[in-house]
Amino acid sequence: MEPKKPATIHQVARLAGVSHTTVSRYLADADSLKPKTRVKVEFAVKTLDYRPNLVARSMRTRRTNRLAIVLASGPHFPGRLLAAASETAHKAGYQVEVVSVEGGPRARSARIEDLARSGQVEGILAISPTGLKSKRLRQVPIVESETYDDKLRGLGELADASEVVEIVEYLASLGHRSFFHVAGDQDFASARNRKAVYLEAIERLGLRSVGVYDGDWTAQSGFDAITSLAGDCGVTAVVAANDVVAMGVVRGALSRGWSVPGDLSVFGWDDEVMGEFATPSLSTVAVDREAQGRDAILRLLAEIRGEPAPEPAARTINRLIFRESTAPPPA
Amino acid sequence: MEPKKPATIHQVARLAGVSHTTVSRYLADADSLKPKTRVKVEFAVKTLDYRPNLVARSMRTRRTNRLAIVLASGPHFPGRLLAAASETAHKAGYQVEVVSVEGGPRARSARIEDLARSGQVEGILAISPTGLKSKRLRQVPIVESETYDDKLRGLGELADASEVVEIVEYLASLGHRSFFHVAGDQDFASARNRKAVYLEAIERLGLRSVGVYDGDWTAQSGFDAITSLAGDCGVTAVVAANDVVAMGVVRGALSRGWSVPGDLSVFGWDDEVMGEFATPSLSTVAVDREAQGRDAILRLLAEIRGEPAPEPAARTINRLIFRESTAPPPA
DNA sequence: CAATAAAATGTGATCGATCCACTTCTGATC
DNA sequence: GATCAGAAGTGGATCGATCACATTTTATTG
Repeated sequence: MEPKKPATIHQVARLAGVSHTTVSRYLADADSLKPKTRVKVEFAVKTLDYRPNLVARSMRTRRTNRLAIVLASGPHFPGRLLAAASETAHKAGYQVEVVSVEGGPRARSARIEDLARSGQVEGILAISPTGLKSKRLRQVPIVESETYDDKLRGLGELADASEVVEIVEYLASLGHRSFFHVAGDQDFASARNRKAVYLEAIERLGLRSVGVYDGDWTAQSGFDAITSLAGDCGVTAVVAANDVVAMGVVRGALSRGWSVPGDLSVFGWDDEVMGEFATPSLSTVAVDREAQGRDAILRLLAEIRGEPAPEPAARTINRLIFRESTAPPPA
Repeated sequence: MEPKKPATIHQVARLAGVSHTTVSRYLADADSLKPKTRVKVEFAVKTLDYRPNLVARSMRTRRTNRLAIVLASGPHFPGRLLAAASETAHKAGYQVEVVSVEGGPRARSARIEDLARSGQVEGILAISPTGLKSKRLRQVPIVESETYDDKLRGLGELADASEVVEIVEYLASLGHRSFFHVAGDQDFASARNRKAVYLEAIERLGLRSVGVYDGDWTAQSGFDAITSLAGDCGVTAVVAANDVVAMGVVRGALSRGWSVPGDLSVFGWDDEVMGEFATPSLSTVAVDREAQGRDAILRLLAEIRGEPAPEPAARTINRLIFRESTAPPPA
């Protein structure tokens, strides 16, 4: 085992019998070299196991090749999205710094601002509300994964909640007339949108909403929501903010003696594995988190390069999945 | 909006009327300055909103202040652990690069090796099996979160599975005699350990195991495991690798007409929220993932500094939680 | 108050790459 | 063989910090 220091560009140049500039050129664009020189340099690079010192490079070029992904610590950790985002970034030659931020919106936007100022990252992807108005701070572009997609598609703010309409329509087609919505944390655009679309759909279809419960994405909030309802409110269908909440709703319903889906239908969101195997299995919306992560990063990279926003490669299709937790209302 | 370039140490020095070295000293240890100079420098730093260029610093000091956390893409994303780890690292002045690796053990260890050689990170935390023998590569310490804890405590390899004994004992105390284990992916030490401890406990307590199913941490594997059993095998208690698997086991049992816990008791692991609200709610093992993440990083930092391994601050206590999915066996 | 040690500050080299402005070499073309 | 373009070399500046060492200022002491 040899602790020997990594080779520098000069050592490579010496071994190859060329100047360090040529090696630098080789690094930038190997094809610009004469074949004979290229072979020499290649050989030297291999022999010395040379790897350019990225720190030195960054110093000179003022490019760090690093992105930051900011996420809020909270009940749902966006693992799939994060993994896909990080992989996409790596493929594009970027490294990914993950920053998990505790605390409220204030702390979050302060941390993001700090990150932008640090000069350490070329772009920031926020998987959580940022509380920032501008999408660029000190030259550093910021993409908020939650909201960009809709604006991009030109579908307006509410696009990502459009499935709520399908859910309500589906439930109505089963015969449901009295609905209830357990919303997610209203700091999140997605939660606000779903709530708005829910109300709008109910209104438009001439249905009845017994109310909206402002939850926080937790199962407990789902449980509390359903158990707080009056016994005679007549609700037969619940649109939950996500599967975890839906699970709480189901449990709460059972605890008051309501069967699911016999007395109450429950619709979730996210297609979580445990929801699929739960009893009753949850009707839900399958979301392509990987595509979201990929697209968010691609969008950020475009932003960095000053290119126009790319069309999402795989247009995210949120598919409704119908399972045991939804059925016609009781007669 | 001014795109103006960030201030350098020289500009600060000039404004403060001192040399750049003095400013550098101020950065390193403000107290080593004469109060009067310190005030001058302080003022200049504030006025120019100066932030040291970390790239330049790294270049000179040859320290990057960066750690890498490697995780395998797979069915369970270690979100809580990752968040806690990343936060702990930040508090210690380190930045965290998250690398999510696709592919098998081979690809994984290759990627880790690459990372170590890159000189970009000072240490690596692997939240997944590495397939590496040495715990140090090219001077870069590597901590495998999965296994270090046990060795550290001097409790042997199997410590993290010790709760399996408690589970089996508890189930036995309820009257169970015929057990079944659905194991996790055997690439993981934790899965191997739980399996080994399960077998050992069954043996020692004079109980009967109708078999072990080598699963892969997924709900489907739990479902398959239980539905693949012979109808007359007589099993009454299942120890599942984790809650997701347990969920699959429960569902599979119901699908064959076995009630849980009436005919079959099922024990999970991880205390996932959805398991708490499922019907039946899952008996499980509450694991302090945050503490694991923290401890792993602290251990890595000690390794980097060449200090002895720290005693885990909050000794991880894995607490058994008894819920509806376990009960005495049928009479 | 001069001598001297200690503390504070300044000077210039250094890390390893890229970039720049030239000059020199090579080989194809007319 | 003169011309010319592209490839390669030369030598050094540059990025913005830290650090080893030299020098100045301050405090201490007889």
